[in-house]
Amino acid sequence: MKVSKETMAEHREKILASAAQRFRERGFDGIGVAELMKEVGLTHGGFYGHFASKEELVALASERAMDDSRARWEKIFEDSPENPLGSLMDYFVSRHHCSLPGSGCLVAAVGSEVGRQPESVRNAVTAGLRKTFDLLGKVVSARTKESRRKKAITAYASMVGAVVLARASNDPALSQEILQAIGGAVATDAV
Amino acid sequence: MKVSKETMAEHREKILASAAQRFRERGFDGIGVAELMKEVGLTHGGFYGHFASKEELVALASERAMDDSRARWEKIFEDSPENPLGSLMDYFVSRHHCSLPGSGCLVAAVGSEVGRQPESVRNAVTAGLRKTFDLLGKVVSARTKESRRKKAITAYASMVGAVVLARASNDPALSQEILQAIGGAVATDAV
DNA sequence: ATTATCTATAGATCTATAGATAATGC
DNA sequence: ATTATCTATAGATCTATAGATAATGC
Repeated sequence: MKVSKETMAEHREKILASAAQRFRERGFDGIGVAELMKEVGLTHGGFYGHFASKEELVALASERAMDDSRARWEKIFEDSPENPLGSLMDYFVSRHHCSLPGSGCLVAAVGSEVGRQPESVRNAVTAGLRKTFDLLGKVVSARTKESRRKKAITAYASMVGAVVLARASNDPALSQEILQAIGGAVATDAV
Repeated sequence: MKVSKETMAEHREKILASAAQRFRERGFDGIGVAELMKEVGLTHGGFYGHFASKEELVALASERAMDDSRARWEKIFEDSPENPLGSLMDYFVSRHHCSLPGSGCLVAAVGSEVGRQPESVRNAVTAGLRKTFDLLGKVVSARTKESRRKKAITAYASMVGAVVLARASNDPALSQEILQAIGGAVATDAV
């Protein structure tokens, strides 16, 4: 039943990737260790050879999800250097993003649960927020460094709020109206 | 063990009020029927004489929480007719609100869980969102009805996003920076 | 020999129900 | 007589651990 070091590393990666997706889809308590391990073809007892606890997995999967999101943002910025923030908004504040929480922004997906998580999880998310603000601060347009940072934080908060509201609504027309309102606000530089 | 109709109605109100608070503090799955009933001095078996299921309680408690919040907003608007949106922002995007989720905005507290709830809960929250946008649309300043509605939605999304991010961060300085960024943005009419 | 995984289980939750109890309200 | 509440329990989760198994890697 033992596998090679290489295979074990692959197992660990699969658990992390599956967790990062499922936690965003269902919340941190929405999937258990047993079901996660079953998804990657292992039994739940083996989980504790990879991670000390579910809490550790939640922290590492949150970090992973936020790292992946930022990597995607950087590609969007590279692909449209003439309007990076607008292109990010188009991608972020969209029906497509709203319909696929498992591969989208962790904060939009489980943001309101984070404050109730253990410190290890909040540490990971707080570090991710910092990196997100730093990255966004490089692409927003404003005169001073301070105003760029303020604009980066405001833009991210608006985007996250818009996706949270659009996903909470079960009326597609209202959800669409919310997304378009925030999308329009950034187009006129009013965020 | 039976109580009067009046007392039973009081019990129902206490369960609802306690649920509306605890769900916002701990999430919809953060408190169970047994603990809720214990808090109001009853045993958990009696719960099902008041509500058909926990799902029904979640829907009714969500509606109650949003109704209470809007009532509070209306008082804020009445108290400062010269700058209603600014006064709401001062109240909403604050450390005080962030530290008391149990009596604050339901959407900021459990927003990212709503999309994963049963339709009855999403119906209640969607109706609450509509009423919130209608109320906010009356106090924001803009030329056309359409622009007022857009501004109402954008302002609410920004406020919710700011509180979600500030609560997710476990660094008080970063949380404060987030709140001030959104507060400053509305002061300059940039939200 | 070491160890990654599996099987089985402990102990703590959770929602919901059945039947008993005792106070209200006709 | 009706019924709001209580007691007890069913059945399904959940995290975590102990000990067995079998393949890796010295």
